[in-house]
Amino acid sequence: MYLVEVVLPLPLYQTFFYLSENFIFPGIRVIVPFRNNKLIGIVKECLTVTEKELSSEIKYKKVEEVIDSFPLISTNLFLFLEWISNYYLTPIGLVYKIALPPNVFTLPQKRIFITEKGKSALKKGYLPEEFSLIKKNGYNLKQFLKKTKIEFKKIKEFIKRDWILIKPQFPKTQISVEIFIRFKKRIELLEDPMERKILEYLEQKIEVPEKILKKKFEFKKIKNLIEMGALERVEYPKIRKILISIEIPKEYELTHTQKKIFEGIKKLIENGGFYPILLYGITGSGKSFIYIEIIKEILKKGKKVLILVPEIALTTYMELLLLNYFKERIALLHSGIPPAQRLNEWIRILKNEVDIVIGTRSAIFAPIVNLGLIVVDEEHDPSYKEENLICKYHARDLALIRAKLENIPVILGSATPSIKSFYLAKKGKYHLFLLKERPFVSLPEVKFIENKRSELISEELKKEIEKVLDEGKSVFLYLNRRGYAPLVSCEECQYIFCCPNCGIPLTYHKEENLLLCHYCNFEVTSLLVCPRCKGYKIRFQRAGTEKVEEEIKKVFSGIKVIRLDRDSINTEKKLIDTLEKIYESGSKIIVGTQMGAHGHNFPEVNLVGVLRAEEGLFIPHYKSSERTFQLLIQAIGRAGRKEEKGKVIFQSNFKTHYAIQYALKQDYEMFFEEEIKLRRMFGFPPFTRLAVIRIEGIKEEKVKEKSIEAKNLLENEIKNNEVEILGPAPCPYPKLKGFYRWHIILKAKKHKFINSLLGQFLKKFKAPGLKLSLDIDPEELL
DNA sequence: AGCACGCCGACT
DNA sequence: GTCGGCGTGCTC
Repeated sequence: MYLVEVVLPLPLYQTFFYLSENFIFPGIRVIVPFRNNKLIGIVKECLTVTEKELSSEIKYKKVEEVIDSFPLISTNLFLFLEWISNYYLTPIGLVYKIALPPNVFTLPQKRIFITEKGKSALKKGYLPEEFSLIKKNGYNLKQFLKKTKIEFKKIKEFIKRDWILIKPQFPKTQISVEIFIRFKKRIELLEDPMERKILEYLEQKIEVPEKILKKKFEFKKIKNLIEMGALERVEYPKIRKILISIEIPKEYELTHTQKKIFEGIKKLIENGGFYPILLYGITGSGKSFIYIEIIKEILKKGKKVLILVPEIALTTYMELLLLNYFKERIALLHSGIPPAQRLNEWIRILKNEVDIVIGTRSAIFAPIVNLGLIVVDEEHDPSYKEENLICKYHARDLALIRAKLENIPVILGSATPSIKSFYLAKKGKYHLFLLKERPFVSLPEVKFIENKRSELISEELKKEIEKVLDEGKSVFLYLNRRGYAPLVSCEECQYIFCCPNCGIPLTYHKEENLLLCHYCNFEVTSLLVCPRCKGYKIRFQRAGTEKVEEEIKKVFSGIKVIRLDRDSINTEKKLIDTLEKIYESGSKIIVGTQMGAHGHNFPEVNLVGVLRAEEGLFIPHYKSSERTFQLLIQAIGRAGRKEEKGKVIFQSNFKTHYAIQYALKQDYEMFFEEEIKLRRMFGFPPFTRLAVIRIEGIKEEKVKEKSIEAKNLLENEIKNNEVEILGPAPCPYPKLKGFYRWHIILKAKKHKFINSLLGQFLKKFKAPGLKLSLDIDPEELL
C-alpha cells in the first residue's frame, strides 16, 4: 500500500494524505475525495506504508483516480514552490494554483451520454423526448438538467436501465491556429509589380499574419507567390496578439565593448553555478545581442534558457528576435494565452520539446528541466511584481531564488537598474557589467522647458514640435494620465465628482462622454447637473491624454494624431489598427501614457515630449523618485533610435528635483548615489525589508477595530524589537471598490524577522467577514 | 474555500 | 414551536 501526500488547491497551510494501491509519481494529478465532494490535487510524495505506520488520528481515504500519465511538475519545481509558500506566507495549494496553468485544478465537467439501448428506448418513447438533445458527443450534465428541468433522480433510474451514461470529460485541448505568410525565397524575375512589392515587403518583415496581409494586398497575388514557392503559409498557435511589422535586426556583429562583456559573462558562467549578473546597458546599447550570444553558449551545453520580459507585447518582440537564431524550439507563457494552450505550452516544455521559454512574470514557474540560465530583461520594471493575486510575488526576486536553487547563472538586464539591484551589484553581491555605448544611435539631446504657468503644452514646446513636423518626422508626447480631465467639479458649489465606491475624483472621458473611476470602473453617464446644487456649470480641470489629443488637433490642424492608451487600444482590433497607423509612414504625433513609453520601438520619432515630468514625484511612496527617473530615462530611449540624433524635452514646473535633474543629464549613477543616501537615511529598502498587512471591509468601524487588534497582537508577538510596526492607519486610498482599507507596515533589518512574526500572527489572528491580505516586499503602498 | 454544526432572534 | 442568521471548526 502507498501513502500519498497530496497538495490541494485550498487556502490551507497543510497537505493531505491518501492511500493508493499503486505507486503514483510525484507531480501527477489525482482526483481525491474531500469532505463530501471531490478535488483535484497534485501528488507531492508517494511512499510505501504498512497499516501500522499510519497515524490513528487520521481517517485516510483512497485516491479516487489518477488523471495524468506523466507528472505536470518537474521535480526541481517542488522545492521552489515550497520556498515561495514559506517566503510569501501563502498556503502551498494556492502557490501551486498560481504557478500552474489555469484550469489544472478544475474538475472535469460531467457529461451525459445516451447508449445504443437508450436510443431505441427513445424511439419507442420509453425515454422522454428531451433526451434527443443528447448527440454523439454527449451533453453537459449541468446544462442538460437546467434546460430540460428533468430531475436527477429520474436520470439515475435511466442509468440503472443502461440507457444513460454519465462520465466526466476533460476539456479537449483544442488549439486555434493563426495563419501567417512567411518569406521563403527570393524570385528574381517577377513581372507583376504588385507581386514584387509583396515579396519585398515580406522579405523585410519575414512573416505577417494572413489577415493583415490580405488587407494590404490583393489576395490573388499572394496566392500566386505561394504557388511559386516564394512565400509559404505557416500555422502558429493563436497567441500572438500583437503582431505588426516590428523591425527585427536579422544580422548583427558584436561591437568591441559588447564582445568584451560577452566574453566576461561567458567566462563567469562557464563552470555553471549560481552567478547573479547585472547587465546595466543604456537603451539601444544592444543588450539583446549579448543575450543571444550567451543563450547560444548555454544551448551548446544542452541546457535550457528562461527569458522573462515585463509585458505581453514584449514576448512577441523577443520571440521574433530569437526565432531568427533558434528556430522553433521556443515556448511562450503569459496570461494572454488561452488556458488550454498554456497547458499545451507547459507540456511541450515538460516533454523537452523546447529550448527557450519566453514569458511574463508567471513564466518564472515554467517546468523547465535542465535549466541553464534565466534572463530577466528590464529587471527594474514594476510589472514583475504581482499585485492582484493572494501571493504577491516579485518575478525578478524569484528568478534569483530559482537560479540559486538550480545553481545556475541569472542575468538581470536594464537601462535603469532598480536601486536594489544596483546596490547589491555595487556591494559585490552581483557581477556588474556596464554597457554605456549606443553603437547604432547617438544619444539624444535632452532639454528642459520650465513650465511656470503649468500650461498643457507650452509655447516653447509647440515651436519644437512644429520644427520636427516640418522636417517630416514624428513626435511622441507622453503624459501618464488617460481620459480627458482627471478632475471634474461644479462651478457653483465647488462640488467634486467622486466615485461612490472609492471616494476618488472621477475622470471625464470625452469620447464616451462619461465620468469614470480609474480604480473600480464605476461610471456616470449623465453628468450635466451637479448632484449637490443642481447647477449645470461643470468645470473640467487638468488634463489627460484625450485632452492633449484635442489640443494638438487644434494647434496643428491637418496633422495625424494617434492616441495610445488603455482606452484607445482596449480591443485587439483597436490595438492592431493603432499600431498600423503608427507604422504607416509620414509625420505624426503620438500621444501616449506609460503604455507608449514601454518597449515599443516607434520608427521616425525624432522628438519626445514629456508633458508633466514631475508627475508621480508627489505620490507618498519611497519609490516615487526611482519610478519617475526610470520613466524619464525610458522616454529618452524612445527618441531617435535610428540614424538621426533625437531630441527629448521635459516640460515641468519642478526643475529642482534630483530625479528630473539627473534624468536630464542621463546620469544614472549620480541619481543612484543621491537616492541611496536618502534610502539609508530614512531606513528604506534596500537597507530594510518591508511588509504590509492590509485589512479591508465594508464597515469602516470594524476595519479600524480589527486593525488595532492586529497591531496589539503583533506587539505581543514581537521579540527583541526586531520589527518596527508602523500604523495602523487608513491606506492612502482609504476606500476602494466599496471597501474601507487600513494597513499596518512592518519594517525590519532582515526578512526572516518579518517572516517569523507574520507566521505567528497568521496562526492567531482571525478576522471573519474582513479581507486580510499580506504584501511581502511591497512595491506599492497604496 | 466550502460546508456542516450550533446557538440565538423574528416569524407562522 | 420553526426558519435562518452567520460565528466556529474541520477537511486526509
